[in-house]
Amino acid sequence: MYKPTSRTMLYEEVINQILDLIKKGLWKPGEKIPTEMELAQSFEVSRNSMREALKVLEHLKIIQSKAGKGTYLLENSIQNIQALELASVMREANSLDQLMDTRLIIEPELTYRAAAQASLDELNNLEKLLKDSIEAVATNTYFPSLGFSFHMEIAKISRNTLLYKFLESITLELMAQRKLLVLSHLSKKDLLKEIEEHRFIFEAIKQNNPEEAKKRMYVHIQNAKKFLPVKE
Amino acid sequence: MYKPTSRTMLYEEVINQILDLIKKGLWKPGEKIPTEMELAQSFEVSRNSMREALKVLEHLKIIQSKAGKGTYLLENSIQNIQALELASVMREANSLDQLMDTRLIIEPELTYRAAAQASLDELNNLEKLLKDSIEAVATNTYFPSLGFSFHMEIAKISRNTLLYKFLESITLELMAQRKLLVLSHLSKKDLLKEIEEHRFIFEAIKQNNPEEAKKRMYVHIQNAKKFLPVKE
DNA sequence: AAGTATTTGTCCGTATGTATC
DNA sequence: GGATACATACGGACAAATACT
Repeated sequence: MYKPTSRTMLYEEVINQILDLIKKGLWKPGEKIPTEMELAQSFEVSRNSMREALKVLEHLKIIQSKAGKGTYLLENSIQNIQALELASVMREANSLDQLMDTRLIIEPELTYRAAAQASLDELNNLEKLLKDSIEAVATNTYFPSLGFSFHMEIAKISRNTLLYKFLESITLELMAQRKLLVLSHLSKKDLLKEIEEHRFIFEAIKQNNPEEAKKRMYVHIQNAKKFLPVKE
Repeated sequence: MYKPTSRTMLYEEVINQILDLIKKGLWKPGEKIPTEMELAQSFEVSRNSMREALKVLEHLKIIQSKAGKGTYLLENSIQNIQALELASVMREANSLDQLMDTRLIIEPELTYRAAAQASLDELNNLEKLLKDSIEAVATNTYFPSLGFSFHMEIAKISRNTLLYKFLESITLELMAQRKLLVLSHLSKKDLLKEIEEHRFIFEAIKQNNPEEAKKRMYVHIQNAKKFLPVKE
């Protein structure tokens, strides 16, 4: 027999109940909600515990408290609850499969846009990253984040900050999971092949050829998938 | 002269400082951090304010407190900080332009996958949504979220939960902004045209034609962009 | 204009439960 | 079991900001 990890703490309970109230529409955006004392009484907790819950919701931009006035639901509380749930999905250990499939959908398109609009400065940055990678492999100081930074630089050039941030989250998650993977000890030969593919993509971007750049990125990510553990 | 919007509250200050400590690597994942009392003293705040900050970080899955033991940084605190920043980017009023461009990148691919793997049940659900829309237009009870639900249903069929949630966030943001837009008072003729495009997409999915379904979704979103206010 | 009530911000003290040795 | 360290939770108090009269 084992304990259920410990009973949920009071403030977490309160948070969930309040989120439910908002999602069910009983409390509406912009409205004033009861005072700390009233809430504490109806939830049957102390004012301190109530405040812990309220401060969490305030930090999440769902409510806002003002001294002397009271506490109000923010106008976009619903969207912020949604953003919260997105972060939570992002947190839940995603399957490698789904993470890579998502990259396969996003990155080729970002590469297309990058190739269409890269400035000279941006091209130089990309090229420098390439050179750094080659040098790092030669001196055995290569580490995975170097490869990722090439991908992120392309995403940056695409100038879609939303997808940039989204891809950044995916990348970090992959790097965290990568520790356990074959990927971490690729042979020098495999690394060079990967970098060669990077150069191939870079060339298409440099030549202002979006269609070709997009295709090459697609193939590149497909190839990377081969190094992942097989599904059973 | 004006007030600086009100001085930042203590617990927010503390949160930011702690996040910095983690990002700078002074506190490492898995490590134990000082006790509430010690922290309160070094940040020069009361234990209550300290707890408010800690509870926020705990809810964000960055730290975890255990009675009798102490407070620890979670192993994946870094990724969770990242997920947090994603939520924050999502929250910041995104330009319509970027939101729609992101849909243009994601949705055609999701539609491709939906067409490739939709079950009979899933097809029936989609068809029902279509019929509901047509009826709603006929009886003048159509509202924008009906149109969005068709798109979300397709995303669901794609079975990429990560992109599904991401798209859901985008959709909510768009609906929030839509209130101010021309879109809200489309003519009946325009609405019927939109629904006709939905049917067109649906047919391709039903016929198991991923390439065609993808193309039609792309065109559909492109058309929707025409109703947006022009950039200056 | 002044004073009072309301509400959040902040702090303190204390009792209880839980884990460690 | 007993002692210690720590988080959990409660209640009381006063300050600061705002609203009301």
